[in-house]
Amino acid sequence: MTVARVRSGGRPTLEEVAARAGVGRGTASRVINGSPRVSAHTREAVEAAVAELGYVPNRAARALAGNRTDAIALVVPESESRFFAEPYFSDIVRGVGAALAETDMQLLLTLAGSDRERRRLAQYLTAHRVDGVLLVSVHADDPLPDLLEQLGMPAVMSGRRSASEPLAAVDSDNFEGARSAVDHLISRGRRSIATITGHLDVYGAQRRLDGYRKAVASAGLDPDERLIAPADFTEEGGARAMRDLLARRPDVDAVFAASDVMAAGARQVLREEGRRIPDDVALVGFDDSAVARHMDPALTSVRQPIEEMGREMTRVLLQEIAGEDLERPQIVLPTELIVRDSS
Amino acid sequence: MTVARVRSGGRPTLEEVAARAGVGRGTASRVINGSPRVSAHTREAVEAAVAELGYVPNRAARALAGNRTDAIALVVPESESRFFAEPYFSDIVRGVGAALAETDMQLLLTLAGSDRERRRLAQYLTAHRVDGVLLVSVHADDPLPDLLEQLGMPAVMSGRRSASEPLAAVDSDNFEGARSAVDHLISRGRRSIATITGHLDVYGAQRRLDGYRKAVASAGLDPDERLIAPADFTEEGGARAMRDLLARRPDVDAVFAASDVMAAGARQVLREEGRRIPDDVALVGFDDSAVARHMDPALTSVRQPIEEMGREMTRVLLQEIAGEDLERPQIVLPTELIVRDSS
DNA sequence: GCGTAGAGTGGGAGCGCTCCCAAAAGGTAG
DNA sequence: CTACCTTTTGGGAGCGCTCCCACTCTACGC
Repeated sequence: MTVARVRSGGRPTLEEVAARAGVGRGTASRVINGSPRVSAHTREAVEAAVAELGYVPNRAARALAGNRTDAIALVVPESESRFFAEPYFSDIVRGVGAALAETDMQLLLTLAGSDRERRRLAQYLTAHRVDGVLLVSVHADDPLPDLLEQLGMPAVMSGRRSASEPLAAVDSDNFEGARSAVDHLISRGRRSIATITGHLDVYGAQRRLDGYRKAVASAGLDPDERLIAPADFTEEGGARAMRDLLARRPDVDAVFAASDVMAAGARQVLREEGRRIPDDVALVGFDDSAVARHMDPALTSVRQPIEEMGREMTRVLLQEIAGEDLERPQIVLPTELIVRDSS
Repeated sequence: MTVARVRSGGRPTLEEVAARAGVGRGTASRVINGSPRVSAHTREAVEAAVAELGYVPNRAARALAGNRTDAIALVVPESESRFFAEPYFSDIVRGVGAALAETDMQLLLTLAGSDRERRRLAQYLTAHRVDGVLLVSVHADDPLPDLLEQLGMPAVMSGRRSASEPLAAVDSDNFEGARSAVDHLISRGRRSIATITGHLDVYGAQRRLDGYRKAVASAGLDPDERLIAPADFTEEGGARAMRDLLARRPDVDAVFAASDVMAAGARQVLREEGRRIPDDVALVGFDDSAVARHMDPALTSVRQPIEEMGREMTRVLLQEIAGEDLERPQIVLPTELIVRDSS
């Protein structure tokens, strides 16, 4: 892997490569950057010199001269523990990494939780330290998307804040995911199907509720509002919601929770109340996280294609950076229902 | 053409800041970089100009001129799913981010799983694209640590490969963690305590086994080798090991698994065999992951201070970059036993 | 009063690249 | 063979910063 090279001074420069190939600096640069305006003969000579010297372009010099950085930032709201929970973060990163592997773009990780960090972030972007931005888990009142739009900075977000975004967005199909989960419960013969929702100012949570409603309506079931319990994506919230549901509608025979963690909370309450899962009450979650796989009984859950979302976001961002203007694509990726013992 | 540039758009430069403050470029630079050789009066003038113009230094120019990048790389072996599993990855990142928040260092995320990527990585490092490297989850036969040592690149690893490393390393106290877990089982009156180990060519796994042995010996218990079942950190491996244990020593009344995931596999088998947890067999895991919290019964587990490890690694790396030579500190952070229902 | 040591300051000389213009080389038609 | 295009090529001019040398200006000693 490492060629022992006796060089007088540090890393070779473009100038040295050019000299070795017997061409000018400009020509060498053209070859390195794949310009077509170079004769085949010259190209070969330069490529040989590059190989012999083990030349690697200096990023800083390139960035300074070319006014670009060959780097994108992944902005992570560290305050939001939900995002950091398995499997979201690692899967997104994996997808982004996969999409970036083909290019020589660098991935900058930016934790922007506190105000202080958001201020720093704004500076980063303004100072053009990156060519593009990947925004994940954006809050409804997050100013960042608009700021980026204003600055004309290429950016893609995952998880929309509303139906119409100023930025390109990649999301999973929350509506269909929820609907498929409830359809599944219906096909199992359940009739009194409740749902535990997430914060409804999160667009995805709203869409999951919409999907639930749609499935219930399509099946001609009773659309009782008492079967809808709002919660906040936490385990405690899920437990509380489950208690409310049991109090209001003791005949409930199935629950669709908008996250696995809330389902875990619900399961706890159901068990305390002596309801068997799935015999008395069937339970379905959302996310297909480790929690679902290791719950007892194993939890049926809606899987989101997180890694693919990361890949897709990156793909769109790279296109935007390349200047292929695709006026804010809003991409929606399909979910998959993973059926386990709880339903 | 020597006409002073009148820049209407774009970011302000140092030159412009200097002009505005009525000083030379060199002096302005000194203020920006906190040099003490500037009079208070001048400093104030420059700082005012910086504030008025909203000046942010250009990283590329700084890197090019100063021969440093103000960036460190976090090298992640993406192939190893164990690392990507919760909570390791996100917690490390959180810790690193926290330590970096004080500085204006950037964090570069590098997925180096495949050979192709490792080659690229070597180039990155050789081309001095970063000032330092954070290495996590290093394999026993990983060449990277030695390569970095050779190149004289500041680097810190988490999780050692052996007792003596060429690089600074930060690790959790696997030995004491394991010992405390087994001590706990002993204090609960267990006498036939088995262990399910991870791959023993992983240093941490070996240390956990050592801790187990030490605790067993200290308590004067029977050090039966049949109570030691080697596995591989996977759920299936844990299940297989548990089956072996039950076959060899049906009287086993406690199991210390070297990871929560393996404990989950063991739990499955115990349940199948009709052994109650913790009544018949007490179970303890390692990692304190989501799996542990959501297992039924909730799993007693050894918590590693992952986030703190990330913070500590970064702290050490920054010192190394700053040139404070602390000859390869080997830092070991304490673990904590989280007692739950399974023991 | 003259010298001398700092402290404080200005700006030239790059860092290694891309951009772009002008010159050289090669082709073609008349 | 000449005029005129069309590639192909070389290299100057920066990009915005840090480093460092030389210079100015003070304060102090004798």
